[in-house]
Parts: sequence; structure tokens; C-alpha cells
Amino acid sequence: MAEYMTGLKRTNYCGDLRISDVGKEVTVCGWVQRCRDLGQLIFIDLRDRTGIVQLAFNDETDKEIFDKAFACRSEFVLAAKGKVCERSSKNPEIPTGEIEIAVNDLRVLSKAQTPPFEIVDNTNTNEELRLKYRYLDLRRRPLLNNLITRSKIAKTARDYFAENGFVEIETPMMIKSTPEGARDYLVPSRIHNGKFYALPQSPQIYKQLLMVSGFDRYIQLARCFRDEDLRADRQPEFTQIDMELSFVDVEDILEVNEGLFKRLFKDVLGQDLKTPFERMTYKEAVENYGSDKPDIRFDMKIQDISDIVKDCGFGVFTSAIENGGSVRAIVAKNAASVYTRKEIDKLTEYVRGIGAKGLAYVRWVDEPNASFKKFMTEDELGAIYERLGAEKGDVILIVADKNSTVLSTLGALRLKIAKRLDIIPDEFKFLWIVDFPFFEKDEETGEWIAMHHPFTMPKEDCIQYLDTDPSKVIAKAFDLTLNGVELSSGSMRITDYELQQKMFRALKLTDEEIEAKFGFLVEAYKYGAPPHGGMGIGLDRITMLLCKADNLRDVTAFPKVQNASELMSACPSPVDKESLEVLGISVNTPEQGE
RNA sequence: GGCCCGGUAGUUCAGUUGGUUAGAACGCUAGCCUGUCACGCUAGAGGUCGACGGUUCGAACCCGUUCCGGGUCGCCA
Repeated sequence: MAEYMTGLKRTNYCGDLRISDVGKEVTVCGWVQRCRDLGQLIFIDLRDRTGIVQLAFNDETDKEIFDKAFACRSEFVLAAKGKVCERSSKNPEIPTGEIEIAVNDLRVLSKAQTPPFEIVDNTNTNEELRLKYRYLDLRRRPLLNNLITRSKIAKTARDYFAENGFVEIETPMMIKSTPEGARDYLVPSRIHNGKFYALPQSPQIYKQLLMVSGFDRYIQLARCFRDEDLRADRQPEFTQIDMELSFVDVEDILEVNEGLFKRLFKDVLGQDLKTPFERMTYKEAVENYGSDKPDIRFDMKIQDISDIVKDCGFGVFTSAIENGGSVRAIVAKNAASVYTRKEIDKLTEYVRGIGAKGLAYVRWVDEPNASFKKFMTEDELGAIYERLGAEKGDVILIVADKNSTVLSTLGALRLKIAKRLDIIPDEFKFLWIVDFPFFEKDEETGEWIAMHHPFTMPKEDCIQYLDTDPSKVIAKAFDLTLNGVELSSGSMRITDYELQQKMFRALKLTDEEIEAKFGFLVEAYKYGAPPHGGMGIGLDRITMLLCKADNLRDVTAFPKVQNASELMSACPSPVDKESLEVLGISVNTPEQGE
């Protein structure tokens, strides 16, 4: 039979008590971390979200209370009243280690079954089981701390934006589906059978309309939804620190966000963050790092050696160049001992898996030993080593193919090798990627398609190329990356009706499509729209990085697993036939609607 | 949808060329123990080897299918 707290009121959190509290009569509440029964002496470690405090029961303890303590087991919920005492033997390992509570009232508020896994900080327990019992896993200190950090980040962001004149506004969660980009999660309508709402992929259109309304500076911690496959850094529902600003240009948006991150680092980590952040154009990022979100904590840049090898005897290189591609390389310094022949073969397997045809390499142990040396003159080989600055002990990895393949492959290799060699410093390196191209060429169809949503503003001086040469159009779009993770994406928006029409036409949208999808937005812009732009910061991702977690599940209270289900509640789940009927929906999977 | 990795007591793992009764540690239960804090000591309970099918005299082990989880590519304007 459970007991009640009647007559007791919590006075302190467990983890807060210190030597200065000795002599005080306190009441603490929490879960039993561990019992140590020494016969005539029992110790119970009581845990709440702040930490652990030791309860002591001895020959001075009332018999009835001592017996209750004897019956306590892991994860029982207790309220304990008693006097804070200095310990005779102290435990320097924990903050409360100098004191204990000599208990004079104990209530077993709730008994507990033995949990399916031990509630300890460093657990090896399989994540699947922990996710099924997520509420138990969240009792563990690392996850608890991550969620508290997440809360601090959200709170700090709200404070910062409020202090800077932003208005927090909620936009709808049930919106019109615009099947562009990611797949929408759909919500069927009961009142309009056969019609659907969509959950927002972002509050994009609404926040732009708020600028038309004159709110000038908008902020929202916006829940967003994308029905795409999951990754370690991608959940189907996530939170954006979403903002939009009027009467600004790119520079102003970058500045206000550098201010935000400076504040976040100060308030959450107690660190001074250097601003402004480094900047790099998209072109520089892709050519030097093979990625639009380069990790610049280490160097290992991609270098072009096409000009050196264009007339060499190695057909793989020359044919790549003749077909408009290139030959590029990275140098892994002092890696020859790690990357044996066998290890390099594994890298070759890896690059084949991500689209390259193969990998040429030079392993420089005593002498440079190039896998392609029989096709090259000594001069050509020497020129390659000199260009790359390669030395004894290094490994050179070379990919020849079309440019996009060469760059993406070497970019991926660069990261893989740096992780393996453990040369990435433990620090935070923010980087703005600016001057994104407006269009990208579809590899299969050869058509130019928009890299961003259709309201993205082109740079003023390239508007003239919209109709004539899409490759020359640069967007007023930018990303913020941190340690190789895309944190944030933003742009200036088109507010000019004529330009917007031009843009839609460049994207090959018909008038009917424009009207059906974005008619209301286009209409709104006829009534006086201020110049505006904004961005959205992935709250989950910034939390992940600040917590040094390696996946989003560890910073999300109740995350989804790879197949987008949630293991604890087992959703998604079938619904009964009546629920479907009222929505006018029939499904063709057998277990549904039975 | 493709590729790679994993699934054996409650948990983490071991398990020989396929061969008696599938082991260890932790946890759990009981007893002893007055200063522990990963308490200690003693004893005990606990297994559909993810599931199904096949090969075999015999399967945790070999084969096939499938389920579950992780990573990744596609995908994520």
C-alpha cells in the first residue's frame, strides 16, 4: 500500500544540499538509486533531477522507519524528512558527498518493479530497449542533462529575440499541402471528405505573410514535419528557431544570428564565442571541401591536379578530363602507417559505394609508391607531389570522374579519414556558406531546377541572367554550418510581383500551378510587401552539437526510430473502421480498417 | 527501395569442426554484516538462443525466408 506525503512538503532538491546545510531539517523526494544494507546500518542513495543525496538509517532511527528502509528497492519513490548531518566518512566523488540525511520520517510513495535495465549513467543497454522504456531512460543523467540544455537553449533564444524587438507568433499546424520538396504529412479532413491538411515542413509562407502584415520581426519555436527517411541527424518532426525580418538585407540577418549564438554560448556553455563567423561561398566550399557544409576544424583541402595529368598515359585520368570532368586529390598527412594497402582497399570499396569508379593512391612510406606509376613519367609524378605538398609518411588519394562525383567523393573521404586519424579538434567552428547558386542542373534530365524555395531572392546584379543563363544566377541564400553540420538555412525573399512571376516561369510553373499553390501569397504581395528575409535554426541539431551527442534521439524526449515509428507507444498504428469511414478513407493494407 | 552491421538469462556478453545438462559478470531473491557509497560474504532463482521453414541421427551454430534495431546511399525544393 502506497503512502502519501500528508504533512510533508519538499524543502530541497537532493542534489543541492551541502555542508553549509548541516543541522537543517529538510524533506527531499526522489527515486531510490541504490540501497546499501550493512545489517544494523542502511544507506539509501536518493535521486532526483538535480542529483543524489545519501539517506542514513542506524540504531538511532525509529524501528518502524528502519524496517521501511530495509524493504526499499531500486526505483522506489520516497519522501524522506530528516536532519542534514556531516558524514563521518565523506565521498569526494559527488557534490553532496560531505553530508547525509539522518531520516526521521520516511514515506514509500510508490513501489517499483525491477526496471528492465539499470538506471545508471554509463549504460551499455541496447537503445531499442531503452527507447521502449523511454521514461526510464530519461531518468539517466546524460539524457536528463541533454533535455535541460535544450530547454536552456530555447529559453535563451526566446529572451534574446524578445530583447531585440521580435514578436513571437504561432502559425498553424494544419495547412495547405504544397507537394514541393519534402513529402508532407497529411491530415485527413472529416468535414471535407477526400480533402487533406498538411503538417508544415516549415512556417515559410505564413512568416512571409506576417511581414506583409507589418510585424517586422517575427520569431517562433516552430514544430516542423517532413515525411522523409530518417538519419542520425534527421527526425520526421523537429523544431526550428524560425525568424523573419523586414527592411533588412542578408548582412543584417547574419548579424542578428551571430548575436544569438554569442548569447547562447555565454548563457548555456559559459563560453565566449568569437564573432563574426567565418564565411565561404558555396563555390569555395564545394571546390575545397567537396561539401556545402564543410567541417573546417581540419584542413585536408581538395586540390585539382587535372592540368598536370591531362596528357599522362593513364586512361582513367585523361578520359575523365576529356569528358569534362577532373582529377583531384586529398593528402592525408602522416597516414601511411594507418592506411596500409588493405585499409586503402577498404576505402576503394567505400568510394565505389558512393558513386566513384575507383580510387588512385600514393602511399609514401620510404619512397612514394603510386598505384598508377607505370602510366606516368617521373616528372609528372614529381609535379603531383609538389603541387600537393606531399611528403614521406603521407597518403594521397585521387579520384577522377565528372566534377560532382570527384568532389563529393573526396569530400566524404576527407571526413572519413579525419575521423579515423582522429585529427579533428574538439572545438566549435561556425561557418556561413553564402552565395548559393540559384539553380542546379538535374543530373538525369539536364534541366535547371531551383535549389531553394521559389520565393528566394536572386542577387540584384544577376536577375538579368534569369532567362538567358541560369548557371550565372546567385541566390541571396545562406546556410550556417557548425562542425560540418547544417544548422540553419535562410534567404532574402522576393517581394516584387513581376520578379516573382519571372521566377515562377523560370521554374517552369504554369499559371494554373502558381494560382493553385501560391495564389494567396502572390496576391498578398500586391498589397505592399516590405523587403524581408529570414532563416530557421535547427534547435535539435544545435542542441545535439552543444551536448556533444551523436544523434538527435539523445536530445529528443520521445524520438522516432529509423522507420519513423516510436517504440514506446508503437505509433503509427491502425485505426478502427469507423474512424476511417467518417473520414471517407479506405485503405488497401489488410490489417487496416478491420 | 539498395548496401553494411547487429539480435543467446532482466542487462551486457562468451559459446570450440554441428555433439551430454547453453556459461560468466552485473542485476534480482533470501540469509549474515554498524560507516557504506560499484559495500562485503554465503546460497538461490532465472533461457522458445528474435520468429518460421529446411538440411542432419543431432542445430544457438549450416541454408532460406521473415521480423526488429542501428548506420548509410537514394530521398531531405
